[in-house]
Amino acid sequence: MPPATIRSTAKTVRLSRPEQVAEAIKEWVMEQGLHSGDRLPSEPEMIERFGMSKGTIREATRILEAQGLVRTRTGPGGGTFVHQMSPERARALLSNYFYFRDLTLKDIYQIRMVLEPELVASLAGTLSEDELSRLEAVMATYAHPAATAEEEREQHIASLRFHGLLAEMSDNPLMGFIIAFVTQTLSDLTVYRKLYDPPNHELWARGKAYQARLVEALRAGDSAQARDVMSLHMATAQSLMQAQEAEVIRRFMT
Amino acid sequence: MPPATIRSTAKTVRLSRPEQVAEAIKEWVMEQGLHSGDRLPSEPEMIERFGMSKGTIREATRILEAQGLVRTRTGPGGGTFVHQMSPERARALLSNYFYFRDLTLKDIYQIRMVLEPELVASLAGTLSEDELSRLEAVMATYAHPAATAEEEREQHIASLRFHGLLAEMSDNPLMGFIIAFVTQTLSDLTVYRKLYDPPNHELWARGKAYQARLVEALRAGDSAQARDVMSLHMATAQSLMQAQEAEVIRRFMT
DNA sequence: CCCAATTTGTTCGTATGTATC
DNA sequence: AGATACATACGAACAAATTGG
Repeated sequence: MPPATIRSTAKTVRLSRPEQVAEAIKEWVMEQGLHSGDRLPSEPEMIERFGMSKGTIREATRILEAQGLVRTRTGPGGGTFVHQMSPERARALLSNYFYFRDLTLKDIYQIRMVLEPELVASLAGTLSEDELSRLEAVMATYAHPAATAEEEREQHIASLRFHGLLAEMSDNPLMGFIIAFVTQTLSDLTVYRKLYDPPNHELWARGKAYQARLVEALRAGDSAQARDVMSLHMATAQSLMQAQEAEVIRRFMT
Repeated sequence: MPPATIRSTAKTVRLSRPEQVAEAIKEWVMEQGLHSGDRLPSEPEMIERFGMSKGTIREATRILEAQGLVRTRTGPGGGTFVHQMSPERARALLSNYFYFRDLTLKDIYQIRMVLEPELVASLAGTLSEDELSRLEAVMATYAHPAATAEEEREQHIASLRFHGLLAEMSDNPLMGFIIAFVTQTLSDLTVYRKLYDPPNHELWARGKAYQARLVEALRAGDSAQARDVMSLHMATAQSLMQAQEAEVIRRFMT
């Protein structure tokens, strides 16, 4: 029997047996058109079907589980089940990719600058009063200036949470995911590089004002206004964040 | 010993032991600041360090491998190594997320419409003659109208490959990844739904013309022109693709 | 070309944990 | 509470791949 291979972009890669089995199971699931919650064959059945040992089957299951495709439960009625990946898990898997590629504020804001105005333009007039008040509830958490550095950090994260919330409200799953991911990445970067540290009163005040005007435009269903306000919000946030970054670097150097 | 838990957004999740071990290894790698290519402890060392059986350690390794974080090699000098995930792998992992969330042409083009013009605007004047001719080489593969449905499909994919190539040339890794992913998703969708089937001469002719003008603008370093051409390209592509979609649905219904 | 050393890869038997009825 | 059905975990042995002599 020739070694199983898969044609990738350039060279042939030899797959280990658990990987082969995981691939085979994945294809089988797609062929069967199984949906989230559907049960896969039990371990003994898999062992028989693939002619592999328990250990190998288990490793294959771990692979699928790590990719967020299945979940396992013990006990009677338990087994391995097709699973719909959560957005959180998808974001976590993708951040692994960017772990070694260090993103800059410029990279992040180049995306935000064009995507977020588009998002709110399509959101205007479609949000329920409940959704709008959830946005306002987040804004309320940074209604007053922070007293401590700790609080400063929390407010910074909360103001990004505002954008993550907007992203979740999109009826475009692609748009929603991308913006939520970018927002989270920015949040992680801010915390990691302590970009909240020299408290930036201007960033706080202007951001708050823009967000208030934005919610107003969303409630009024004024799409053009929402887009414009978000554009201004992003532009000022970018320049203030980059100034902040320069300040942190300056303080680090001296 | 209490079961190990992790606080997530809502409820506590019980982690299996291999998952715990995988998490522990991941954290250890980050703490040590290991880079791509660095070697992790061998299986026997892991067994001792975590006090777990070989099978459990191996399952943990499979989890990290499935997430694209490590690779393993057999033989002397072999072992488990920190690995920098390839863009292809990252895209594959992310497509799993969108497998159950069916994206529409509208969703995809809403993103392309704003991101791709921004991409080419920042690319104008930065590309080498070599890169420009690689773009032209792709364009050459669909210089003549397709004769068969097979060829039609190949040309459709190649014209999306043109955009994937542009994405790879971005010096913004986030922008590059997102556009490459969206492009590939559109390519998969086109093939899966056979959107190339009733040959669309207008889509082919106009797309080709726009791409030629685009390369010209990129070579001239005319950023504004590149942005405008891409905007027009995206707008016409969207409307023609959606007409195509309607046609395919119509033919399917009758 | 083969052989030996090293390291991961695979198997099988057994025992344990866990959830359902 | 006890039986059942399922995944989970362990340990020892063996197999395969890779490197260097």
